[in-house]
Amino acid sequence: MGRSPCCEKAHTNKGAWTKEEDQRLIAYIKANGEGCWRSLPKAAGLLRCGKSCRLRWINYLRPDLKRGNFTEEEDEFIIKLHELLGNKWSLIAGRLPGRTDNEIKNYWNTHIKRKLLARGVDPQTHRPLNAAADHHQQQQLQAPRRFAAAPAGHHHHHPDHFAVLSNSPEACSHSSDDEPSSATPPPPPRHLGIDLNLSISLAPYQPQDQTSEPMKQEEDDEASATANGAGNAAMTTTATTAAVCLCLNRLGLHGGEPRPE
DNA sequence: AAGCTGAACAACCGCTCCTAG
DNA sequence: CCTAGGAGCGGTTGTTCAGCT
Repeated sequence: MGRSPCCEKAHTNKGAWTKEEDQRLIAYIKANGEGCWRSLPKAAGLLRCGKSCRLRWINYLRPDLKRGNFTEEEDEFIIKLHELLGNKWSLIAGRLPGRTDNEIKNYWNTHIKRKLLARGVDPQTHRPLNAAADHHQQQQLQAPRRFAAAPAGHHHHHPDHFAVLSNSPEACSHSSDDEPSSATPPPPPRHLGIDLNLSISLAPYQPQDQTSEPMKQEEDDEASATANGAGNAAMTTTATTAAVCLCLNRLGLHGGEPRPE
């Protein structure tokens, strides 16, 4: 549906933020809280789009941000989470206290992808490169372009779809043959249908009923869970997830700690 | 020393989801 | 129930910086 632009572009600044703008934004949020982003710029005396303010705050100005290099543990944790969740950067970020989705996304694209490739692992499927390549070819043959043509907004936000992605780690690693949940370069349009089927058939993989909705549940409360690692319980479904849980526990400790750097 | 290239990161854009009216 | 507005997400682009030739 048509909609009005989020801001009056003609009257908004773009590009890098100045210190003064940062100060204004920080001061305003400290005084008034995050509230309504759309009206915030005006209220704060900023010539910025609300979206831009939100992004700036969340990715850069928030006081609880960690910043600095990622630790080896975080690397591995991100890889695991990506295997489970795909390009759900916000969900991944939700499990890494002090990290933002944008930061993780960038880090993934610049470091981890390469790291995995060096290991001979396909960053998209988390499978050995050869296997991934084979599967890719098969996919190309079986499902040529139709998924690529999927609506740009395939956005895995869809609950059902998400449940599939997040619930069964295996669903990811298996169905991953048709490409996991990831979706960076080749449009994630991932073969939804195929994915669904596979994940369903893999259901047995989830040992306990709790697992039927593990991540999904997290999805809801993860935001709060992240900070304290509460999301752990929900993730203890498989060996893989168990490993993740351990990581999370450890990472949780980093939360308030100054990073070594 | 200068130019080039690639990596890293900040920010923007377009889309979907959620929800209030 | 429908519509519109706001928020959030993921992909992409633009800019800066460091290393190399």
